[in-house]
Amino acid sequence: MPAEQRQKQLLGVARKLFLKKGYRGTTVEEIVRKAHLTKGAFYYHFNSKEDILLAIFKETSERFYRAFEAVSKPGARPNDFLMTLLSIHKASNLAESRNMVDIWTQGTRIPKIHRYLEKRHQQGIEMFTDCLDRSYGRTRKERRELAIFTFSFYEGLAVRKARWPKVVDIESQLKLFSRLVETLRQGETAKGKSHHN
Amino acid sequence: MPAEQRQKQLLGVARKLFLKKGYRGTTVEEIVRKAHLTKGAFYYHFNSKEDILLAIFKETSERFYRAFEAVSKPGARPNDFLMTLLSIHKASNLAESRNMVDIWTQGTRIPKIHRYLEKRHQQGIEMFTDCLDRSYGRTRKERRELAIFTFSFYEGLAVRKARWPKVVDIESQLKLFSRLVETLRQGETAKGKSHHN
DNA sequence: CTGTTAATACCGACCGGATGGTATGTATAA
DNA sequence: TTATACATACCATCCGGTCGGTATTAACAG
Repeated sequence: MPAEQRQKQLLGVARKLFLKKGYRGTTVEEIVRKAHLTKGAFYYHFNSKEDILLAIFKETSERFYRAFEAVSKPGARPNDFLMTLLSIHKASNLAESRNMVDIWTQGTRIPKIHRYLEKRHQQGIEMFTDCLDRSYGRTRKERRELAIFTFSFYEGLAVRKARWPKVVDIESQLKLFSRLVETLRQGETAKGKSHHN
Repeated sequence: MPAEQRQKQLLGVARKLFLKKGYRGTTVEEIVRKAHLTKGAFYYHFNSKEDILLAIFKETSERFYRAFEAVSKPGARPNDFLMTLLSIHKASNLAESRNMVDIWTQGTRIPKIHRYLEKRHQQGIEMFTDCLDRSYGRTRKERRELAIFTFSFYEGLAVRKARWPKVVDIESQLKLFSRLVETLRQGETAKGKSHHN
């Protein structure tokens, strides 16, 4: 009944429906029906359908960002970031959703949301780059390239897993990624073996 | 005026519009307007809007598949496949389109299209795996994992490039990918240096 | 304690524009 | 005359958003 609580409830319901049926595939009518309310209530709490989408994006994006901050300690490894991305991905119920990408696309079509996400994305990359252990690349440019590589791979893995769940095995892919990336390390051959685990 | 020609024309127009504005963002009315026709004509040549989407998918998918066949020679390298994927991607005008993923998602929602694409996707992976040079992995399982890795990275790269064009530099990412993957090769250290370029 | 006012939270009928699809008619060519 | 390749008008439905109204509660005045 209090506004804040209702908004959270509606956010939760909308989020579930969007993930299940996509943004356009979900009607405002459905959202309020599932929340045992009516459209009047919805438009009392939100200005538009896009508005609630933005709210959902901010929520999720913030979750990613905070988790990212937690891993961002000096000497971090690409694998740490990738695993963080994947764990948040899973915890946010994005994992089972084939519509995740659809919602993302819808989001980036809306200027306000697009700007917000771009900013967050940039911050993520820079944070990643700055914390990455020096042994993964001599120059900052090299390490930044590796950051983007990791992000790209995460995204591709997520998209592919959502689309063909049976084909992709996340665990194996993670191992392969780790194995490949670890070969980048220089001057760590001596102490390297005792370095991970 | 002849049916076959008209269908190709409509396919071309629809394809452009879908890439520009997304599937749902494009109306049948727009398609026929741009082709200087009317809806009557459209529904004479196609059964539905989904029908023309399926046709477009088959067209594109076939292009990918044939290009893949061309690269699939024994001893192939992951980089060859990745470059092929990216070149077709570009040649099919997917590169500039932020809606590519949207269309894909829309496509996989339609059972008929989903089945078709899944089959093609599987074939691609198996073909890739079978041709991959033995030095990239001892067991077939290992090489298959690498194939999926390559596919995933391609997809992630494409998605990311479409979304944040300024951030992602395809060339650098390709180089990094190549460098990483080449470290997998075993027993090629002696003659390895003269092997690529 | 009572009456008035006002803000909050919500209902439900309705609007209006968009849009996929259809039905009917028609010009042209074989 | 018959099939092809369209045009035109129209339908049915969906859906985001609006708007007038209302129940509830709280604050405050008399």
